[in-house]
Amino acid sequence: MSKIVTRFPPSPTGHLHIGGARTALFNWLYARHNQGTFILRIEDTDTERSTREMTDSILEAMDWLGLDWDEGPYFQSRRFALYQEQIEALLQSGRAYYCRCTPEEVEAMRQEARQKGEKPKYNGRCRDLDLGPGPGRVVRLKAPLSGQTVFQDLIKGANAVDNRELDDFILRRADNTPTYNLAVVVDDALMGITCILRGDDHISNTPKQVMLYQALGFALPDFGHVPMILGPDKKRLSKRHGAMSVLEYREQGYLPEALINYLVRLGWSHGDQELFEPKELVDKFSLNNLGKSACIFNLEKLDWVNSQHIKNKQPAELAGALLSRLHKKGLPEIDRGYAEKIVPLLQPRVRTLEQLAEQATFFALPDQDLDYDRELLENYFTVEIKGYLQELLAELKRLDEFSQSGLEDLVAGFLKERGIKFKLLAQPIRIALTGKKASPGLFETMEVLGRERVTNRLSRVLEMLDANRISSGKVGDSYGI
RNA sequence: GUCCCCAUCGUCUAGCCCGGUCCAGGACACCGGCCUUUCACGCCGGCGACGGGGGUUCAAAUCCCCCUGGGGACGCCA
Repeated sequence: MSKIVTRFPPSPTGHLHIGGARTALFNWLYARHNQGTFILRIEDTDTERSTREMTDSILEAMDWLGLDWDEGPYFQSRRFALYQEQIEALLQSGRAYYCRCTPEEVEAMRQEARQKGEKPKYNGRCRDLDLGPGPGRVVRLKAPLSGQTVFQDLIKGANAVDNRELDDFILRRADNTPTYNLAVVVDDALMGITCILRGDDHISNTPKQVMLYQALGFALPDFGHVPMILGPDKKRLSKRHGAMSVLEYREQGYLPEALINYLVRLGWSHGDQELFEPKELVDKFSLNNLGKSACIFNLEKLDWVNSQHIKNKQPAELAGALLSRLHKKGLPEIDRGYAEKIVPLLQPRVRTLEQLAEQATFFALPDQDLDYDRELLENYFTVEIKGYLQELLAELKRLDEFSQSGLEDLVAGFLKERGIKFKLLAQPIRIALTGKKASPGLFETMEVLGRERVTNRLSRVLEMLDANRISSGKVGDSYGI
């Protein structure tokens, strides 16, 4: 088998979105799995809408996803000479011709066809006029008028279109720039692309491209049209459906491997397996397991996949992300070692890195900045509990080994001596230490916080309660900052 | 409108190619329960689908046809 060459050809008219990322992923996987070559090509023939900014954004997204390319990025805008050459060749051989019809005239033809119940198309008025170049003139392909154009689709199987359905489409615009269909075919052929995997919204212009391959005398590559990703309303994925750009997912705290995992499972499967690491995908990927039907993007499932990948990470791998997100939230710096101890407590509890940062906030906040909700204090701290906490505080200060097991032992003894249940004290302690009703396990939280924070927070709450006489039913105006 | 593509739980899917092992399996979500110091995680259980109609066959989710439904394309965008 000859070497497989795939490509991903985004147009820099927008960010890399979910659908594009999946297409890129399939091409990348197919190339990697077969030890082939993966090429990145920027399709910027639409000089009006293409921007440098979007190119950079796309490259950044590819990079973040880990979809590395072997060649490129090539820019079509720098390859115009190549396209002109091929167009000239087509003109020479009589397979293309100049057309002087205006856009308005063509539009009228389309209207007419539509009214006759036919497919809207150019009617070939200039086809046999043998026109030469001139201002405002475009170049059209002299497409076959009868017969069928057929191709074998790697995913959907045989595909045939009656040539009467197609028209003499434009190869070169009036401003002399090549159109998409011409440029892709020339590039794919010249770059030696052996397999084109793309969204199935392209399936209906594949016959046009096949005609071009034939007119140009190039060998046909394999085509594979992957089903589209739809929004929850079954419409084409768009901004209405929330985040579109891959970079927005990064922003929201998704791991690149999780996004990849989720995306690949949209249309592809490997038995009942749900979770994959990128390396594993390269190994297991095959076109045979690709589905044919469109699928709907489901954020809940992505969240779950992300949570699973978060759980499987080494804490050290997540610490950096935690640090930078905390920093972005304007929280004071904490050291890396501390962050690495916080992470494992939160790993099973978060679905995104953003949630990781949110839930880590109480760890990072200086003791005196921890805010307490007035109602929590009112509801959870009775005089009795306050008393116990005073006593516990004293013991905590004296504890030799301030570790999870040391703490557990200490508290167990404390409870036993007084004949009370842990349930009585757990929530009050939790609230005092974290300011919240939900947190990781108390003993592990205490160990990570360390003696100083634990005792500070406890005494601060006790003082606040005293100052405001909350436990006796009288309350002050504010607690904490 | 015309052409093309597609069709298993709400969603992602296994099974379909090579008909019987499928009164259809897994996952997300949802609902119960267990675990438990809270919240999660985890574990156990539940709900839930072969779009409809015709064939072919002893037998169809699996093969064929029609219908319906959904999507896409019909650009001097890509």
